[in-house]
Amino acid sequence: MKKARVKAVPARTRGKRGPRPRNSVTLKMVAREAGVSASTASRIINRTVNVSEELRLAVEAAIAKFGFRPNAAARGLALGKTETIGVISQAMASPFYGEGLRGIESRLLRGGYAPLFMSGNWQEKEEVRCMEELITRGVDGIIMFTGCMNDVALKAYARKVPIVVTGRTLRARRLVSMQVDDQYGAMLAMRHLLDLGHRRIAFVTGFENHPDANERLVGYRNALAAAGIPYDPRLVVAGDFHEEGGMQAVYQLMDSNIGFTAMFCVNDETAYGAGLALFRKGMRVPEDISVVGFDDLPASTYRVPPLTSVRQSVQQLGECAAEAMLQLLAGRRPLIVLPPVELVVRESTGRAAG
Amino acid sequence: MKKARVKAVPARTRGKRGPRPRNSVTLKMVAREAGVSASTASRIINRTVNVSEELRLAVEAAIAKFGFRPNAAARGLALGKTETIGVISQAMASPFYGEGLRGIESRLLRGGYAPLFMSGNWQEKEEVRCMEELITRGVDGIIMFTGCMNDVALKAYARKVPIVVTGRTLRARRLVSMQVDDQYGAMLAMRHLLDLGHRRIAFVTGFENHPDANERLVGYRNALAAAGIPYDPRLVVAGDFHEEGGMQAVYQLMDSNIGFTAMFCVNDETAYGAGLALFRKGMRVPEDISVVGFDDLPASTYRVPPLTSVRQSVQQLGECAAEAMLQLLAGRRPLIVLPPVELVVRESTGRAAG
DNA sequence: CCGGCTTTTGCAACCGGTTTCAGGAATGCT
DNA sequence: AGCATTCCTGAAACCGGTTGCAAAAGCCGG
Repeated sequence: MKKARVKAVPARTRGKRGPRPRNSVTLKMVAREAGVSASTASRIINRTVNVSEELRLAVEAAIAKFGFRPNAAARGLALGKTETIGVISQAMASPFYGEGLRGIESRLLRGGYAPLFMSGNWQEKEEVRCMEELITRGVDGIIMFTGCMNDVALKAYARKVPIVVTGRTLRARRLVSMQVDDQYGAMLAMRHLLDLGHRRIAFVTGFENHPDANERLVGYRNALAAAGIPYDPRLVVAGDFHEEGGMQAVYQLMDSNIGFTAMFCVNDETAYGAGLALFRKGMRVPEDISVVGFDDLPASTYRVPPLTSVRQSVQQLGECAAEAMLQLLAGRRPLIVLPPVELVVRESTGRAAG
Repeated sequence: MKKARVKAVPARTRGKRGPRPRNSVTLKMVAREAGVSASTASRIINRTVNVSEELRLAVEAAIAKFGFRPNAAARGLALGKTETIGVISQAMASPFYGEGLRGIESRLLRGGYAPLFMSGNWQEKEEVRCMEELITRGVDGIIMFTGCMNDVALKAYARKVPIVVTGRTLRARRLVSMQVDDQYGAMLAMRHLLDLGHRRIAFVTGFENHPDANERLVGYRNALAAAGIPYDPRLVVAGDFHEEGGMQAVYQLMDSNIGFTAMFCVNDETAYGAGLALFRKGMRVPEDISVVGFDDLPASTYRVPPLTSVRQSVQQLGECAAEAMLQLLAGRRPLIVLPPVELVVRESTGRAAG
């Protein structure tokens, strides 16, 4: 019969495999060296069942001799998982994300997983591209370290792959969200300024409708209300979460001649820009104007003057996200407590002038 | 015969596959939907041979209908490559590396590859771990964005996988190295300070024996020599490439009462620290002391005052490294020209005081 | 010394693609 | 029309692991 013939003379058993420069050591080679079958070798490596001591030693010796490392692609294919977690953040280069990524990496590695980072650059379309790419690559889960993709789309993806997302609150199966307490942080900052006697406090916000910015704005307003100070919308100006936005905000505030003695910035980078603009305008920090940031980036310690800021350890946030992902993958419902936000008082704030 | 029986009733054709929640669309499903064989579908997807228009359309329709995306692990296994480049850097969180990683990512993605980042944290042992991990994962190449692993070990790895390394000069097969012109950059910085009339210029270096630091020191000495100023070793103090080192260096310089009117720092982060320490000591920048950095990190534009620095676009360096890797993989001997270093004069430098 | 029970081990199927090989259809040439 | 080419397509081998099943081996009491 046809089949029999084919079986008898396998078509390509001896044929050279064209453009495939395989140079690596395979499990079969190890097994042959140790005088066992590939299955046994595999079982020894993964400790799936008991194997006689004798064979175990033989296989281990062979592994050491060849420096064998199992091929991840083959393993992934057979197991249906890759021990890899996709991480989507917005911008690698930013100190904020860098910190978080570092936290994610360290926790993930300890858990035996490797992170695969991709940047969305604040564009929903790019985030979708990243998602697709990561899913294609068969990652076991995806951590979205804040993103602008809408909730519905994100939930849809959660049906294909476990997801941990920071910076928003959202409930779904196989999806964990975690958000720092922005309102409370903003209130801490404001209370500090109010305690120092400031009454005219500006707030430099971020992009329109960015959830973090909005939450912090709510905290700002609540703090004012609690102190019995009326809310003046002219003191709230838009920024872009970066230095440039902070600078423009200061220029705008000064040009419109609205008096203020302190500024609360939506994040540290904005505060850096504000600091420079104030310097250009000849204002001293904190003698003339006090400045408070949010995030407490490592660089803030070394600003001139060192910046007072609301600390949310971004690195810890990253670690928590990774931890949540590990628990999710282990089939547990993650129970994560975020590190509390706290105010770090440095030298950019002082008593209100006059 | 035994074999015949097994063939007739395949052992596990109907058995459920235990812990394998496969949910993805496979090539076979697409092929069946389109009424062709898997081989044909594969050929259409990869454009490996001509296929009749009719079938092509049918397959494309099926792909669209199911939202099929080929499984990367299977592809990697069959092809012997993963379209993934491992990237080893030292610290994700650092602004310097963040910039470079961003450059690498953007170039790699345009070339159809994805980066797999891992951090070595300045420890040779960790770098080795990263290397092994990346090789296990079957990356097609590795970019080492500066590292402390010794040349010999690196060359050895180059025999297993193509490597691009920055921050050192090294020749080997399947290995490309690229290094910015540190000496020249340092000379630019020094010439600027000398032109402003400075004669007592301190140099804050990095870790002992770090090649970048040494090269920049050479530039420093050459510039002094060219200006006919004797080299005073007391003006050279060690740092750590970070803010803390810059601060300590200033304290050390001031405490030892060596007069100086300008400082050249081995990198921007060091300069930031120096700036803060000078501020604490009541010295004004640039009125009392001029400060120059190296790298021109984005944050330097927004320091108070904005920092004069030697620009080496780290992002472009990253892009170049990625470009070199792509060429290496394409089988070409990469010919890469690094962007030139240049001095960016801002407000941290001024004429030498009295 | 033998049957029943518990390991230990190997065979071969399988993961989801790619690619070789060969068969069949279509086309070219004499 | 007849035979050699060329083109298109599908069957099956293969990449390098994991694993269900069953045969083989080891252990036991009777």
